[in-house]
Amino acid sequence: MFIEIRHLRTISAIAENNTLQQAAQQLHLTPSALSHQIKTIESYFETAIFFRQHKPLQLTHAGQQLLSLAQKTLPLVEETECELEKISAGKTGRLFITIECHACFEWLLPTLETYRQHYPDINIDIKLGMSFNPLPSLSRGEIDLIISTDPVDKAGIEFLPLFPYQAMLVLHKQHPLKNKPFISPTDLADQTLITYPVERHRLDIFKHFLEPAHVEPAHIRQIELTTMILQLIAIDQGVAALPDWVLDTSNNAQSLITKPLSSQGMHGVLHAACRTEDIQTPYIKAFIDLARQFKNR
Amino acid sequence: MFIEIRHLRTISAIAENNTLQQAAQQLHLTPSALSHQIKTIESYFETAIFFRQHKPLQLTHAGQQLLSLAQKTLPLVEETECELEKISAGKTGRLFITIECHACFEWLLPTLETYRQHYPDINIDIKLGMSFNPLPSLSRGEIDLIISTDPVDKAGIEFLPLFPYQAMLVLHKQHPLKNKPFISPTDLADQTLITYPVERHRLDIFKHFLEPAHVEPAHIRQIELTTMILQLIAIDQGVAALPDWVLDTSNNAQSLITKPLSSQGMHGVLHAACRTEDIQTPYIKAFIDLARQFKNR
DNA sequence: TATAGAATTGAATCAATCTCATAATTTTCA
DNA sequence: TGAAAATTATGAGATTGATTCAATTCTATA
Repeated sequence: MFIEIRHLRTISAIAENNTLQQAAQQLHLTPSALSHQIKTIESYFETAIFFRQHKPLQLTHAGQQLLSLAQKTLPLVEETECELEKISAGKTGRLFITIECHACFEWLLPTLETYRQHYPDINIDIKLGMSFNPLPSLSRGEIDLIISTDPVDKAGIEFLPLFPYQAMLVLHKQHPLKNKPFISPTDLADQTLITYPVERHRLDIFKHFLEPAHVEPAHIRQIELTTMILQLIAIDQGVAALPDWVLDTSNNAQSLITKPLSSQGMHGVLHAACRTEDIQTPYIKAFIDLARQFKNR
Repeated sequence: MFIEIRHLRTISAIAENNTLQQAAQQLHLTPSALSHQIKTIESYFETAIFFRQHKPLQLTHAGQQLLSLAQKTLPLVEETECELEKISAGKTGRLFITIECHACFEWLLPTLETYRQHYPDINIDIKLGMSFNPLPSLSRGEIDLIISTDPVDKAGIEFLPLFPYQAMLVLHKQHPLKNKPFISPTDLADQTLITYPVERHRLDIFKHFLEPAHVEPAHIRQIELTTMILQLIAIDQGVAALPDWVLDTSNNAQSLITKPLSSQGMHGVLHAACRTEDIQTPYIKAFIDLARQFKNR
């Protein structure tokens, strides 16, 4: 490979302007520089690029090949450079988000809808991250953001708090437990518990509530969709532990009530994890800011 | 424009090899050189191209844009460079020929047929050059060869003799002039003369034969195609002055005879004109050599 | 945590590209 | 056709830019 973009620009400019002088002006170079450039290519390939002894500099067949290459290549290069500048300015980019809990869809989707209006050129994708450890993917650049409930200390990764939440037991408004001020583990021993279809140790209700008390619910139903879970509760087919934000966006709210889990309640803070270098990236920052506003809309 | 082909090669090599070391080896450079290159781009566009903190170097979104550009561009560049090398080696090229007389088709087409077998990658085109002066076009590089009967002295242009020819009057074998040893201008005063449809001063029969003697033929018919002219003569509808090679390739030869024009005959030498720098170009040379063999096949 | 492998950095070297001045063309106009 | 003007080519020097080397920092693996 000998030809460089620079050469193509030169050939293109000469072909456009017909004289070295004007071409040089366009490229902010001296005619001499262009002459040298052409000569370099010509002596490298041992073939003429221009017919010299004539006023309007004419391309030889070889020159036309180069011009044709320039015409195909230069626009692509220009396009890419524009794209890079956009990326650099934070106007465009990629936002691949991994969420670690199904319930996050409930606030994430409406948030992204707003986000898209402000950043239409960002390439957004959402992955569910239950079955793999998303942190290495984040470092490797395969994804750009993880929505997570437990911050981890890892070099190059930043966990930014989004908003606090409380895990609540959702039940039908006529449910026998309706008058309890809060739910104890034993209250669930004779209940049907509806959960997302993931491993137990990934569910806080088991890990931090039932298992410490050695309580097992009477039945477990696994349901993928949050709305479906709420529908089932609305017809009193079971109870479920869900973050409080889910109820904020639900249509079934009128037939449902929520109760804190334990006397103190199960509290947490939702975090977004991103690469340290991305904290300042405008479109990442903007997403995080928007997410933080979710609770106080 | 900042990006150069060199950069694209580097990015492409790194993406292929996953480590700077191997990429550097492939490019016959040191890892340091590549690192510097990447850094230069990154600081120019103020955006990262690779995620560093990880073993297999991963492209950022910006890096992927550049890789995509490389994948589109590099093959094109490579292709063009191959093409240039071919042009330089004389394996491929352009041979745009302008002929100044219709009759030249009769030897040119069979010659080109042979030529094409030896030089299949040469882009051949034939133009008729009656209506314009082809010499400036030759200098300008619009055409590459002129077939001409009268050499001109012009800087940068070379006239190479191909073969001698004689202009003959072609007539039906039972024609009243059949027994004359040669034709005089006055012999044509009561004849129908068939010519190509071009201006009189471009026809030797007028310029060098009839006009000096102030003779005008009884009728003139203008016919474009040589075979058509011969057909007409074969049914005794007129006579025509044609170069001797035409009869060599004609099917109507058995019913036609030819007579010299004037006692000495009208002799000429067919020439090929090309740019001085092209004389040594293999595929041009080869064409001229082949043309020279036409008469002694 | 130590170590090996890999990437980065800065300084020095080397190579290239450009500019300037001048020469050689070519074009234009008388 | 010849002379002046404009354009292009050339060569040397200067400048810029790219590469290497050596040292350092970093990452990954045992």
